This record gives sequence, structure tokens and C-alpha cells, in this order.
Amino acid sequence: MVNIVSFNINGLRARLPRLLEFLEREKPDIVCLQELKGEPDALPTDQVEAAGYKALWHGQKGFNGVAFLSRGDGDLKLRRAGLPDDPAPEQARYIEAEAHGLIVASIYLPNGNPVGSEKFGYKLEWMARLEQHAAALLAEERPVVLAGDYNVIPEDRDTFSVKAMAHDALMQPESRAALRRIVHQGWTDALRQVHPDDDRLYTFWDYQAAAWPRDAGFRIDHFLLSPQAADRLAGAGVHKWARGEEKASDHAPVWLQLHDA
DNA sequence: ATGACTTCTCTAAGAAGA
Repeated sequence: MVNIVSFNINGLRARLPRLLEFLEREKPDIVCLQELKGEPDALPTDQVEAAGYKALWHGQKGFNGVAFLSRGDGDLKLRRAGLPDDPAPEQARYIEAEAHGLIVASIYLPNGNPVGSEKFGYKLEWMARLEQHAAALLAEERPVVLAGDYNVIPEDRDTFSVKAMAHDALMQPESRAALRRIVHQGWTDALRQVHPDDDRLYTFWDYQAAAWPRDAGFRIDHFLLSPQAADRLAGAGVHKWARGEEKASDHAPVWLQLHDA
């Protein structure tokens, strides 16, 4: 069994104690991190390595930043940092590696707010580039896991309030259509596949307006599996408990289990 | 509501997040 976690930590410096506790408790084989908010040199990677993980980083000062952690001495080989033809390559939003016989990507997709701004256009352009690259990955006919914070609420039932989010970039028809175009290439949304009837399957709760105690969340962190990975799907879920910890990220870690090949 | 909360950083009130 291979255990994979994707976690938008919202600042590695601020979240390091929570991350180290999480690694000790769950001991996942592969961790895909997003929103490091720091350059690799400024980050305490030695403590992560002391916890038993090898790391691969693609970071920048202050914003964005994605990484992998791989447990033990297992292979962890970089395939690429950044998307092909990335419209803003200085933004560290994509890293892809080979680990445990899988191709894995850690994705931090642009937020895109406010709608109608340059940022929204950048989001859609970035998603078009991801669509192209995802098609190339599918063509390899290998087990591939595209993990991360997609900043897209796939369906109305994936948010606590359609009305509250109606004007948000995360659930605009264009954002959803762009995600659907990728999924319809042949990817499996693992969390929805495993929990087809859960209408409170959330991965994010805002810090504001008592969103967490009200369970006013939405689902924006996703695992997309190639057919060769989906055939091995054993389980998937949300580590919701982590959102209730002191000094928690506003995202909960999401997890995926794949049977051995 | 030019807010709320939390992170980062040019450590102030600001930018950005979602």
C-alpha cells in the first residue's frame, strides 16, 4: 500500500510544528505540499529530513511554493519544476516527481480572484496549460497522481453556500469547465469516487466568520488519478481533525491510498 | 462594510489569500 497526502500548509515557517506532528502521527509515504510561502534556502528543511523524509522543493519568496516529502530511503526523482509554457514561470505552483513507482504532481493552482481581473485570466490560462500537460501525462499510460490545491469547487454540493460563493473565482462556470475538461480526459476525482454521497466533503474552512465551528467549508483540494492509478484506488479521505488543531492551516490534509502494483 | 482572520514581509497598515 502507498499512502499519499496532499496538504496546503499556508506557510511552512508558521506551520512546521503542525507538519512535523502530522508526519509523526500519520507517517505517509509521500506528502505533496502547497503554499510554502518561502524560498527553499529559508526553510527549515533539515528538521523535515530529521523526521525521516527526503524533500524536493520549488519555492519563491513570500508566495506560492510547492514540495514533495518522501518517507525513508525510497526513490524521489524530480521530473520537472513548473508547467511547460507556464504563463508566469516565476510563480512556484507546480512540481512533478517520480516516487514509489508513481508519477506524482504537487499543484497550487491560481486563486483567480477577483473575477474579471488579470488574475482570473491567469487562472484560466494556467488551467489550459495544465490541461495540455495532463493529456501528455495520460499518454504515458502509467499510474499518475495529480494532487494539490486546485482552487476550484467542482459542484454546488462542494460548498457550504452557493450564494456566499457565487461571485468567487473558485466556482465560476469557466473555472469549473476548465477542471471538467481535464477530468474528462480520463482522470478520476478520487475523493468524490470514494465518497459519492457525502455532501459535506470539505477540505478548506476560512479563518474568518467562524467558518470552522460552523463547518462552513468547501472542497478545493483534489486527487486526480490516471486510469492506471485509479485501478489501484484503495481509499481516500480528509484528515479533518487537523483543521481543529491550534495554529492550523485553513486547509485540512487530504489522503489517498493506492494498492501496490 | 475600505471589516472579519492569518500569513508573509519593506514590521505599517498592506498585500494576498479564498
